[in-house]
Amino acid sequence: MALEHAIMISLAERPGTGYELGRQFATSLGHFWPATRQQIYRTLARLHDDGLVTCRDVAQDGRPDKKIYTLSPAGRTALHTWISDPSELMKIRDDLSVKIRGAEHGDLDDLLVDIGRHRDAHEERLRLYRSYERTQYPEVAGTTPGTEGPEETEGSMGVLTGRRLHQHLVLRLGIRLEDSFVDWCTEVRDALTHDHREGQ
Amino acid sequence: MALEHAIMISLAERPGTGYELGRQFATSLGHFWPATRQQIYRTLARLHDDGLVTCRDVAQDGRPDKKIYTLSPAGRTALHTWISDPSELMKIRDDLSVKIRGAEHGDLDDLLVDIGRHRDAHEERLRLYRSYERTQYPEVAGTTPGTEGPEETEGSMGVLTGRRLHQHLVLRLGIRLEDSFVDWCTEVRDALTHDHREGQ
DNA sequence: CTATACATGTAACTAGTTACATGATTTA
DNA sequence: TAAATCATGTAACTAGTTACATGTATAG
Repeated sequence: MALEHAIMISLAERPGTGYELGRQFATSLGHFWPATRQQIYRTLARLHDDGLVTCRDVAQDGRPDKKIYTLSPAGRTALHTWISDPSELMKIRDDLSVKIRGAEHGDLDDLLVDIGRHRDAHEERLRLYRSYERTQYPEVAGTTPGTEGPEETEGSMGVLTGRRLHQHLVLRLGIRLEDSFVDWCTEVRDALTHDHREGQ
Repeated sequence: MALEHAIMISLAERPGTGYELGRQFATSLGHFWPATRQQIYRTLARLHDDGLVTCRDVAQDGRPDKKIYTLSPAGRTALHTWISDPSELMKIRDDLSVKIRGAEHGDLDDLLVDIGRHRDAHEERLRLYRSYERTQYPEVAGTTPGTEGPEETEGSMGVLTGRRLHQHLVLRLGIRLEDSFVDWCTEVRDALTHDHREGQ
């Protein structure tokens, strides 16, 4: 299970509250492991019970009290072990493909609208990820292997190191997957509209 | 929720038992919406409670009795409605990217082994999907838009229609995503080994 | 004066996973 | 004789979602 480890990674780099983790998740790692605040609070409580994080209560004036969590030595060990252990393959769970598989049992025009919605949303995410790449990793601008051009360009090799390299590599997955999805939506839309016109 | 609808789609095309659905899921739709047999049995029971499927008990000699489920008219309506309604965006949930994000807190050599495992597994899936495409949709052989060559080739347009077109389009997503994932694993491996060598 | 940010939580629910039980038939 | 196929199910558990509750401070 990756949620607890995603939290541990975050806390390993800097202690923080559940609320802060929730905000971070919404932008960075949350794209690859979505989690609500409730899930984070609950998981933090469990990690605390298990002694993998320590917790310090901080009273604030005006604002509600907060709990600052820190990764414990046991947590560091657990994280290390988890990274060495084999992990599960990514599972695809996609409503839209189920729908398309069952297109004959529904309304094609409505389905095409939905496909358009998905395409737009994934295009926007792709734009977002590319903007992250441009602004947060300007030193790799233009050198990343993409869907166009020859396969073996330089990528982030040698330009980035350590944590920033790792963050960038994860972002690269997002870009690749969103790009594929957008292309697929286009393929589906074209094929279905074509089939629709022929079938009149 | 797509599992109940995936089941309904299957039953809309031919009645069957939970066991048969489980077998089908393992090969076709299950790649895009994994489900265990237990989940399928439970969901069938709920669909039956809700009147969306009907059930006929069939005694067999030698083999255990079985329950053949059929989609009811109410089920057909529900399926139609679901296809018209907007659906959720695909959520990525990937252990490996979390691990890579936290690479600095673990052992790089072990991580590289795991990345290799993932790469091999996704490569095998990709080969499987491509073999499905070749054998089950020979009429589109060589015309599908892929990751190489110009974007706008013919694809399955005009060659396939109806259910087979829909099945093929879903397979196309599988091919695109697995292909992206394999490329990404390669990018990650190269970047991390390069960084590793430099950092000695 | 309304909405958002800050900050944590309980409760109820749905979905997904894992383990176990039963028991005949066919295949290696 | 061991394993796989057929066929269904209970039970317990983990993970994820949604709704609600509380209450101040600040920005528009």
